[in-house]
Amino acid sequence: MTADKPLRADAQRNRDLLIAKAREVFDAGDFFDLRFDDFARLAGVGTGTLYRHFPTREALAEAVYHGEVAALCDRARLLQATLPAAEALAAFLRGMVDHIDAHEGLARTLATLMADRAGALAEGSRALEQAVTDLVAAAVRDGAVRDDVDAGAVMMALHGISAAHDRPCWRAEADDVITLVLDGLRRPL
Amino acid sequence: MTADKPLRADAQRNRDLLIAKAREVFDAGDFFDLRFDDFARLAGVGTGTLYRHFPTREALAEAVYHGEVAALCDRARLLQATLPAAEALAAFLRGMVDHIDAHEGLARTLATLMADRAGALAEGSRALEQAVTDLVAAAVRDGAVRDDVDAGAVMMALHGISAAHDRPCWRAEADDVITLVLDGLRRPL
DNA sequence: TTGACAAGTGGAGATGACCTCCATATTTTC
DNA sequence: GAAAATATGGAGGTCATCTCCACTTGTCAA
Repeated sequence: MTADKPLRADAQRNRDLLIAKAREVFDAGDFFDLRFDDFARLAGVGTGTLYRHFPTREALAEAVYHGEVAALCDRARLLQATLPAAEALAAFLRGMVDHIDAHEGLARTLATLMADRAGALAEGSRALEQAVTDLVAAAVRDGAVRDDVDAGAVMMALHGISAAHDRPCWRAEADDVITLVLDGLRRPL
Repeated sequence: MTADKPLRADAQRNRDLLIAKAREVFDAGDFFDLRFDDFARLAGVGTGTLYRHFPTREALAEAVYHGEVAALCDRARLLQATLPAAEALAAFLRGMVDHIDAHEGLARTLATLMADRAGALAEGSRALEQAVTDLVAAAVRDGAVRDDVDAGAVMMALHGISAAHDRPCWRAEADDVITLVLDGLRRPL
């Protein structure tokens, strides 16, 4: 699956360039105002090149998403290594909200693009899911968190938070969801 | 906003017909394999008629969603009238999961179609939000639920549940989310 | 270096979905 | 029952998407 044949130097350069430009345009929230062909021109490549690297808008989104996930996973590992399990989990979830808040356009664009191909999202976020699962499992081992609730439920809640980015009081409600989840996790059976 | 001028009899009939057919196709999950023009033919009307009633796929989704919301709100009122507040809230949320589970294709299609125009979703689900807010408020009055968490957070969690309908263990995780929310809502000591 | 082959590029143009438009048909009104 | 108002349907224009291939660029062995 990750058996990517080594790309030729210029191809790799173009690919990176496209992803970088995509992240930029996503974050600005301008992606849907743009013809896909025009995005190619904006990135300085021909349409053929764009389509060879990313056959669809969704494929491009997936690549960007991959980068996001990798960064978040690094953060999860760092927290897990430096804090008690329960605090690490809480810090991670709170930080996730901060992150989404700071990149509203990106979050919104990714959510929109992956809405129909949610399978792709699940695919891309497998690593993130693993990170969350690890954080929860560690907290369970510490006895800080109940063991009868699947970590997948936390993923779902996060999903809801990032998918609902247009609600008027998004930030406050997102924080409340995290509060509910954390308090709900703490409560013994 | 709801100041709809009375539609001519045949127009009303066609409109209802389109919504009914849409619900059917949504639920079967076949909507995205269909050209919008072909959907018109499938429903037995011309493309012009389809476009006059519903200028976009999203507009059609919104109409279907409206019906769903109305049914759910009725259920909320019924529960609220017949059960203690906390139980009504729990029953409503659990029932919501049942409902989504029973209409997977519909939920998925609606979620996809409204992903970009989430504003429209918020618009259409105002009534649903009000119902949830009422249920929560009643439970707060009973002292069964904390008062420092906004009902919007519950909406967000529900949003996550319906948006994540492709997860392998969806049903179990959805139930867990509800558990977390309900337990989280009970006053922390 | 150089030649030769592999790999990648870009953009013109085919394709096909979306939506508009209006001559015709149906309801409603008086 | 005739005129006015309202709604219909589908032919065809428009425009974003994606394919295709003649050409350029990179790689590698000698």
